[in-house]
Amino acid sequence: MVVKILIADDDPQMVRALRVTLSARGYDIVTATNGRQAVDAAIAQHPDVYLLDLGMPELDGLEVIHALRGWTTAPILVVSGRTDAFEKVEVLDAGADDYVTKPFSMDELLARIRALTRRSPHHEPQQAVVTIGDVTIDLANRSVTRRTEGGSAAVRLTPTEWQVLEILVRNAGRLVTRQNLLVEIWGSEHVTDTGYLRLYLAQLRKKLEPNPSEPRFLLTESGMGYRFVPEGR
Amino acid sequence: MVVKILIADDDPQMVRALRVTLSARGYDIVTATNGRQAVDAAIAQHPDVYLLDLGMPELDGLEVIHALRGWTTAPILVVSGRTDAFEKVEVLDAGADDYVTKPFSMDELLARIRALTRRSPHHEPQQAVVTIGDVTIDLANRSVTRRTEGGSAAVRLTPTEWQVLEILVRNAGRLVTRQNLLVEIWGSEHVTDTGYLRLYLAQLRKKLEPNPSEPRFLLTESGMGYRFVPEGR
DNA sequence: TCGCACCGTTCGGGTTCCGTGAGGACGGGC
DNA sequence: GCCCGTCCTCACGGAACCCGAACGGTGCGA
Repeated sequence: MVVKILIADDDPQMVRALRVTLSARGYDIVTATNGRQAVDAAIAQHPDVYLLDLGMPELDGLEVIHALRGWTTAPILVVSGRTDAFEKVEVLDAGADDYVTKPFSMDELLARIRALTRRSPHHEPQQAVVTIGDVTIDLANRSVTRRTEGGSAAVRLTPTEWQVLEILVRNAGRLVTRQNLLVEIWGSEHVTDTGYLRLYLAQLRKKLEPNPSEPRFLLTESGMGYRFVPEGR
Repeated sequence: MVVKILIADDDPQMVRALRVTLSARGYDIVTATNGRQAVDAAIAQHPDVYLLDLGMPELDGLEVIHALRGWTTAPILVVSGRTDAFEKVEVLDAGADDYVTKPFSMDELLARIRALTRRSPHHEPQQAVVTIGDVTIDLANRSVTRRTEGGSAAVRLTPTEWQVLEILVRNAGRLVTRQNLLVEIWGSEHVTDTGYLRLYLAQLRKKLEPNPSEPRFLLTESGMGYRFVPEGR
C-alpha cells in the first residue's frame, strides 16, 4: 500500500524539493501552498501523513492543525523556521506529532516520516454484538439470544452472570486472570474466593455452550484464569 | 490512569533532573543508569514511555531499542548529545519514535512526551506480537497460536511454561542466564535447580518448534543459559 | 578409551486446581 | 407467611500441573 503525503508550504522551491525527494522514495504526493488549500486537499484526498509549514498565508499552520484534528488522526509533521521552544510546545499540544526546524537534514526528515508511518493504528471499534455458534451476545442491550429450531429464544442471565460474561467478552481472545474477575466483581477482599468463579462459569457454560462439558467459547486456563474465544476454539 | 516513564541515562544528574520534573507532572518514574538495567526494568515494570540516552555502558542505546522492540510497541524517545543526522536516522529506523538533542528545552521534551502518549492510550493494551515460523506469540493476550493446514490452532501453555517463554521473548535476541530464569520464576533458593529449566524448555520446544530436536528459536548456550531468537537462528 | 560434565527426555507420584451437584441463607414480591 | 430467584457454602471426583528421579546422548579433556 502506497503512503500519501500532503506537503503544505508557502515556499514553492521547498515544495518542489520535497516533492522530488519524497516521490523518489515511492510516496504519493499532494501539495498545497497555503493553509486553505491544505485543508481542502486534505478533505479531498485523505493523505496518510501531513507535512506542514508554519506561517502560511490564508490559514496559519496552527489553524490548519486544529482543522485537521477535528476529523483525522493521521500523523502531522510540522516544519518551521522558528526555533523557539514556545512555538514547539504550542504546535505539539495542538495535535502535531513531530516538529522539525529548518534547515533540516533530508535524511532525518525521511527517517521521521518512516517513524510516524510505522505506527499505523488499525484500531478496531468495540463491537457490541458477538455471535458464537447459535448464541448472540449484545453487550449494548444486555441481551443474549439463542437460535433454536424455528426462531430464537432469549437467554436469561442473572446480574452476576452478566458481569462475568461481559468482562470476558470485552476482553475477547485475551486471558483474564481470576484475580481480575474477582476484584472487578466481588471486590479486592475476595481475591482468593475462586469458588465463585467456578460456579458462574459453570452456569454460563450451561446457558451458552452447545456442549457445556466441552467448552468451545468459555475456556479455562488452568492456574491462570479464563478466556472467551469468539471463533470457537 | 497514570503514565509510567522509564528514564535511562548514565548521567545521574540528568536522571535526577528528569525524575524531579516528570514526577512533578504526575508521571510515574522508573530509572536506570545503564542499558542492562534499562531492559531489566522494562521487563519488570512495563513502562508506557521510554526516555533513552544513547551511549550508555553495558548495553548501548541502540541495542536497548532493539531489545525493546522485540516485544513492545510503547513509544521510545531518544535523548542524545550528538547532532549528526546519521545517528538520528539510525536510531529512528531502529524503532525509536522521536529524537531530541541535548541541550533541550524541558518544555519541549514535555510536549513531545505528551504528543507520544496521546497516540497510544494505554487502556488499549499495547500489542506485543512475535511471530516465529508457524507460531505467533501474543504477550499481551497471553496466547500462542500455531498455523496449521487450513486454519490456526491455539497452543495451550501451562503457567510455568508461560513464565519461562515470556522472559525469553521479552529478552529476544539476548542471552538469558539460567540463574536469571531460576531466580525470577522459582525464587533465589532454587538458583541451582537447573533441572526445572531443562524440563520446561523441552516442553516449550515440543509445543513451539517445528522440529523440537533441532531448535531454531529456543536456543541453548551451553554452560550459560538460553536465548530466544525471533528470526530463527 | 574412559570418565565427566552438561543437556535432553521420559515416567510416575503427589499435589493443586477445576467442574459438578446438593443444599442452605437471604431478600423481594405477593 | 410463602414462594422463588439469586447468591453462596461445602464436599467430592477427576483432570491438570509440578517436580523428583532416572536414563540416554553428546562433547571434551585426561
